Amino acid sequence: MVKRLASQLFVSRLSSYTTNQELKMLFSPFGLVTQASLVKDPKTQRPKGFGFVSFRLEEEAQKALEAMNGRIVRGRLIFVEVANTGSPENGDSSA
DNA sequence: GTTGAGCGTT
Repeated sequence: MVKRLASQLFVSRLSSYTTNQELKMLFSPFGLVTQASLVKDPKTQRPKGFGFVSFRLEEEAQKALEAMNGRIVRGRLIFVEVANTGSPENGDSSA
């Protein structure tokens, strides 16, 4: 098993006018963004204001995390965190 | 011009 940190980031408190492309544009200079997804309500189609950004390198993801966490995007403060889905944030080798 | 608090969808 390859020890893989969460290369996927959970971005919240985004402004409703921010798009997936916007996210990718914001996270691209911090690393190679392989995927950017904006989550919205499946019923009302209304933007939930949070999304996910996948990096190709976990170290880039963490760098972008601390770089963009608590940053101002489109005039609103956003939060960035490691995603909870799919990637086991298992950085623990046997100590 | 839609905020809050949150972990989606190919």
